[in-house]
Amino acid sequence: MSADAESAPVFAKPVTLREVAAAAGVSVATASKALNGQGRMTAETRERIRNTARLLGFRPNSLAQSLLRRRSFTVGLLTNDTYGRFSLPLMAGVSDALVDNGVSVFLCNVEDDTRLGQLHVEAMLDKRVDGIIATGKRIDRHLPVDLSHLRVPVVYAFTQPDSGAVGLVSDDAGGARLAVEHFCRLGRRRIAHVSGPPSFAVVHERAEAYRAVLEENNLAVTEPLLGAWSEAWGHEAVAKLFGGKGKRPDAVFCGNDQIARGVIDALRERGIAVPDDVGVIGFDNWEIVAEATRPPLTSVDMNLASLGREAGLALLSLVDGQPAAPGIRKLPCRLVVRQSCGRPPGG
Amino acid sequence: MSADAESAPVFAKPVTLREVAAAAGVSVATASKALNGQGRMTAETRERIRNTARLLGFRPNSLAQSLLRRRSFTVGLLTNDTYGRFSLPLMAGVSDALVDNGVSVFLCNVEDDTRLGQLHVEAMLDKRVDGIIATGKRIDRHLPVDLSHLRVPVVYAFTQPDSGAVGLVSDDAGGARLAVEHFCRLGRRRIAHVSGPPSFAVVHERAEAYRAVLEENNLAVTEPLLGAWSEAWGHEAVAKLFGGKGKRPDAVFCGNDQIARGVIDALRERGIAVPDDVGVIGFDNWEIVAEATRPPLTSVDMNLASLGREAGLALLSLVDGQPAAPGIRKLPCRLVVRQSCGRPPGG
DNA sequence: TCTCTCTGAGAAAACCTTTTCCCAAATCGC
DNA sequence: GCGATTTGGGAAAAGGTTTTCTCAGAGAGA
Repeated sequence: MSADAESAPVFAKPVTLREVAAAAGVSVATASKALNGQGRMTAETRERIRNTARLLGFRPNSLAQSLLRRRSFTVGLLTNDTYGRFSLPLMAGVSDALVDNGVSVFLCNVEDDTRLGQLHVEAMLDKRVDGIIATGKRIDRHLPVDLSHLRVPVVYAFTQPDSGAVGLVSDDAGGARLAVEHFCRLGRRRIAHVSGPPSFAVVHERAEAYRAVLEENNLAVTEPLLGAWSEAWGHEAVAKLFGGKGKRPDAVFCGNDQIARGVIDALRERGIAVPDDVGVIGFDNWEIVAEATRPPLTSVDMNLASLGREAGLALLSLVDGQPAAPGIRKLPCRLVVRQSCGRPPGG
Repeated sequence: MSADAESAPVFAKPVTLREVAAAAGVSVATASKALNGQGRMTAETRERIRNTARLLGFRPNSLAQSLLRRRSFTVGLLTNDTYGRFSLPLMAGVSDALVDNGVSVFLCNVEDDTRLGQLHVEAMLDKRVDGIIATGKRIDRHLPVDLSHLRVPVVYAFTQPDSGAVGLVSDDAGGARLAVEHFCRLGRRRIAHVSGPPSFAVVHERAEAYRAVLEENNLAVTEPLLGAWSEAWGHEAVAKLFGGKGKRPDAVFCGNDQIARGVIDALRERGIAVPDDVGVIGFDNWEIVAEATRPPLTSVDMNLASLGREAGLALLSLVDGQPAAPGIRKLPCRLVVRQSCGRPPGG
């Protein structure tokens, strides 16, 4: 009786090079060389071996290859961004850059737990990852685990790098400039800035750029309103900006899309039209929020997928032994224009 | 001159068992047995070897172990949920269940691209993953790649399983019951249902449960309103439900949190109080939306982390050769009560 | 003293592939 | 016809670990 169709599935053993060699009537050495285009043999022999391999469905065992080459074609992505709001687009970029090189990615969420972080890092090292990409949910914080003296190269993307390491982050100041300059071009004159908590470095970076652009355009600078990264704070900020008797803003540049969403909702409740009376621009370009906002939200995109791609490539060249310039490299943002900022005066 | 501090970092070669053995003055066989608690030797010898290993910072090469054991302590997580809304919580559960067994997870996003899917699957198989967990963004669709005849076990979580496979999904009907029954207990009598597109199986499953609960409670059943998974549709649905002259609902059970958010915003614009006039419950418990809603949204949580944990454990036992019952297993949802549904009459 | 049984530890095979070195036969130059 | 080179292909080591055998010596029983 052969295997019963009802029984637990039995998983076929993979075919090895030895079997291919035997089937083709050659040695494993010759078989290996035939498949890798190495060594010397008649075209006929090579072709015969290749056909046999194809017929048998031979696929080389990566484990054996890795053991020999001291290279596993595997990297680890370490993150503490549980919701994946930043790390997932980044991961997509990393994966995109690496998959064509046959490199797979271990994703490890370490929360903010040092023990968990160490556990994951050791597991990755034991599995002989070629390198590690560290990422997080904010640029100005370290992961809860020290990666500075590992046996493998590390690239930091969207998180604080250890000294002397390679770091890739978004150019937040540049992103803020994009937004504020866009308002200026649209003819807005009283541009306010509502952002997140002052404990975030990017808050100050963006605020600085905001001030700079206003001064360059000879516009009045109002003090940025710092609060939380939430819709609720957006509401609150509108109360402060539009509740008094002073001159009201005709544009609000927000520190993230949730604040922007709150701002827009609050403006609507006050009967203030967006974008006709007041233009609004957000940050992060979190599509699910930006597109659900009424009107759809113009927002600064940090190009996280590109950031991930660059991180992947940087790690790859580090793995290949090419020294990369240490230090932080900033990658440009882009402005995604939707309908919340208004059109040019003549448009 | 030794290595310059300024030069590119040179990465230390890991120490091997052979080196430990040499340092301890024993053979590799003895060293291996000492570290694994196998074989027979004096306690003194064992302790000496262990100390040497600790001193040298020896960690066994997983690649070599995997090659020998035919077990890589690695699994692949395949998904087409780019934004990770469903797959990330699931991944967290999977990882949580596996990390303590020393198993790492390859995350592969295949989008809806068959070629990419095959690429990832082949890479995983070449790397000798012990098994694969397939997940997606909806329960009633297959991933763009066929996993039914692989050499490794596959568990399907939150995606359509191939026939004869092990599948884990949320109990959507049960989740819907939780919501509607909660409304009934609160004394709501005219409960409407606004959900997503009819092309989704879960839409019908939940609608069926909704109808059943109403009938069990002798309440009038109004036809569910099916549309899109968006806030905009929530707005629109409110116009239909509250625009006419008929009896108006005193509760709305929504197919997801975005619809619920749209419903609540639209109700506010009409001056209808939530939860006093109308209670609202959402689905998915997407915290970032549910908590930003005013008032915070009561929602059905699909317990995706538990689902992931179960999937991880199921895969592990399959890998260990224990036959798991094929077919779809449904895991219960839970209701997360916030403030949008109101309190019990006496509360 | 002789055999028998433990005890402690090492040799070697196995996992699978790649690569270096080597060898026999064939070809070439003269 | 003889040495030198090329050609086609194989043997073996390497990568790091685990496990099964094997074996020398020590102690025990007779």
